[in-house]
This record gives sequence, structure tokens and C-alpha cells, in this order.
Amino acid sequence: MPEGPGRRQQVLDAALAIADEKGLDAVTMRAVAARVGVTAMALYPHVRSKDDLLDGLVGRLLAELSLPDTARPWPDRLREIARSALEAAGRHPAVMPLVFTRPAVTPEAVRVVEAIYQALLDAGVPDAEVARVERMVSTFVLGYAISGGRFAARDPEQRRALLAGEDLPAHRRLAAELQAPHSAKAEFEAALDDLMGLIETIASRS
Amino acid sequence: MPEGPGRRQQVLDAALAIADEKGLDAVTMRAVAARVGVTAMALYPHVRSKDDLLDGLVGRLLAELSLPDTARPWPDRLREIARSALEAAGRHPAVMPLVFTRPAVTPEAVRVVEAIYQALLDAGVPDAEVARVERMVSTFVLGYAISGGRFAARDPEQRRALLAGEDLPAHRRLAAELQAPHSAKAEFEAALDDLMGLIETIASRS
DNA sequence: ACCTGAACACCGTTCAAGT
DNA sequence: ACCTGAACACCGTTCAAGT
Repeated sequence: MPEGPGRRQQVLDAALAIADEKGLDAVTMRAVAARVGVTAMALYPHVRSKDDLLDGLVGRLLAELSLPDTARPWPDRLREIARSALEAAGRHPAVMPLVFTRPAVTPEAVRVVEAIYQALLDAGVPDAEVARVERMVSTFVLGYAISGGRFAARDPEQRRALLAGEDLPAHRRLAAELQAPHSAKAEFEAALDDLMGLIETIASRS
Repeated sequence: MPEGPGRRQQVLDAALAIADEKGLDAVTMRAVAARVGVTAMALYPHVRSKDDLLDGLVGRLLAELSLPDTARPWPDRLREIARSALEAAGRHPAVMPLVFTRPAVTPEAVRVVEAIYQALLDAGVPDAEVARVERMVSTFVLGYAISGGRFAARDPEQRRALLAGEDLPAHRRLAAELQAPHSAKAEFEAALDDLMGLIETIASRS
């Protein structure tokens, strides 16, 4: 029997596995407990409440992010953090909405913010703007990471039905482009290019 | 007794009011029904399931966005849409996580996307890039709109405890700036300035 | 067509009891 | 200290019954 912090990790691992396999709704105290091999009430010494379990789940996901060596150039580092977040979102899509909802004040979150601060400082962003730009970068990256499902759901039939009787001149003009399939990964990279350009602009303004 | 689509609106209004007052968890079929003055099962003719009710809630919120007159300059229009979204998020913070989770293929969503497409076309964004830039703008604005709580939760005491024993050079260097209070509204406007600059850059690239 | 009331199979959490 | 089993007050949803 493992004890101490190891037991909590075991509980969070079980919760994450269930979220990955069957979605967030399937993450019940009873289901998590069963996966650990114990009754639901046995979780409470390691998790204050279900809310605490979900906070732990967010920490578990953030801990998976790989932070690049600070010796590398700052744009590479920012891109790697962003890609790492996108990949984590791909592995654990059900958990992403929680990342946006729960406060980012855990040690796992601070670790990532620190890496972004360092990259922005190296980029030459003025001290007074680093915090704001970090929030912009995080919002941007998390927004893309969470939005996979939101954009993917547009199937052609549904779309056509929706646009039929309406007066939507811009949609009509862009009809050809909107039908063309787009790669989420390529779009993310393009957005990342734009973001890097924006950071350089901010840095050179000072 | 109202009937037809009017009844569904009544149900969604009740659900929104409960979400605003007591949070999303308080939006139960029974609570919504009680507010309408009816039993829980009486909701099912107007709402396929609780999931359908939540989708309707997102539509209800999107319908609140005020779309500017197309005669105005495109930057004003984009800013107004963004501000309108931020205000709606302020009125209905509990609903925001749903906006990110649920697919954006409803008539209420298309209406907003159409307005953004028009603004981007007027800005001179190439047809082939309009869809991608719209997704960037939406992600950006929704990200800020949803992130109010995420950033606000950092209270000084918690922060200090978190940063105490750790090795966080960038946090230490920025200590003074990080302590200074920042206005979410002002920060949003600054981010909006950056976003407008980015759109101009993309437009002028063609 | 719309609504009710009872019922089913679940939830998170408390509590007394066990080891 | 950790775990169990029963219990409580809830959920969403089905179903037969009413009007």
C-alpha cells in the first residue's frame, strides 16, 4: 500500500484515465475509487472534495507540459511551450475546459508562467508589460488548445442547412474558402507565427 | 399559457437567471422547472435533454451580443463586438465555459461570425485567410472573456506563499510589477490594440 | 399536446462502525 | 490512520396516467 502524496497521485492518475476514456461526466467519485480498487469514501483522506479532485486534475495536466532548456532562443522556447500545451490538450481534451475555469495559482501553473516570463524578458518585452503579455500568450494558446472541438464540429451538411435561408453576404463570398478543409495543426502554427510577430512588435516599441 | 418557441425562451431565460444568481451547478432540471412554475418533466417537450438546455443557454448568451452597423469603420466594429462579448461575459460569467465547450454552429453564433467576416474583409484580409483570422479573433476575445476569474484569483497572500521556497528568477525580477494591481478592462483594451495591429499586418502582407 | 407523480438508477457527502 | 457500508438528500430521465 503506497501512502502520503503517492496515494493522491494514484487517485489523480485514475481520474485522468477515466476522463480520457469516457469524458469528464464519467469522472465520479465512485468510478475513480473503483479504478483505484477502493470505495468512494476512501478517497476523502487524499482529496478534500470532488472540486479538489478536479483542481488536482488540472495540476496533473499542467505537470505534463515539457518546459524547454532556457539556453535556447526565446522564440523556440515559446513555440515549444505552446506546442506542448496543444499536445497535452490532444491527449486530454476532456480536461481542457477545467484549465480555463480553475484559478492558475498552483505550483504546476507557476512553473509554466515562469518559463513564459523568462522567454518574454529575453525577447525584450519591457518589465511593465511582461505580465500582461504572458496573459495574452496563455489565453491565446489555451484558447486554441480548447477550441479543437468547437471548430471541428462544423460538418458540411449542418453548415449548408444553417446558411440556406439566411442573408449572409460574407459567408456567401467566402463559400469556396470555407468549404476547403483546414488543418488545425497548420492553423495553430500560422497563429503562432502571428503571435511571435506581435511580441517582437511590442518589444521593439520600448 | 404561451406556447410554441415562446415557451422554450421562457425556459432558457429561467435557466440563465439561475446560472447568474447561483452558478452553473444550480441549473438543474428541477430548479429551472420550479422557476417556470412547472414540474421537471414538463420541460422535456421544449428541451430535448439537459445538454440541449445548456446548448440553448449558449445561444441565449450569443443572442445578447449587439452587432454594430456595417456602415462604421471596421476597427470600430471589431472593437464593439469584442466589448459586447466582454460585457456579456461580465453579466453571465457562469455560462462562459459552455461557450468554449459547445460547437459554434447555431444561428446565433453564425450571426456573430458573419459580422466578424465582414469586418475582416473590409480590413483587407485576403479571402483565403479570413476564416483562420476569424477563429484567431474569436479565440482571443473568448479567451479574455472567460479568463476573468482565472486571473482575478491571485490574492497577495496565496501568491507569496507559492513563490516563497521556489527558484523563480523571472518572478523575482518582476516582483514590483506583479504586485501592482491591473485593470482587466484596461488590459483588454491594450490586447485589443495589439490585435488590431496584427490584423493590419496580415492585411498589408497580401 | 402538455403536464403530473411515482419510480429508477444514479450522484456527492456524512457518519458510525470496523481494523 | 485508513477503509467500509449504510444512509441522506439530491440528480437526469422514463413511464404510465391524467386533462
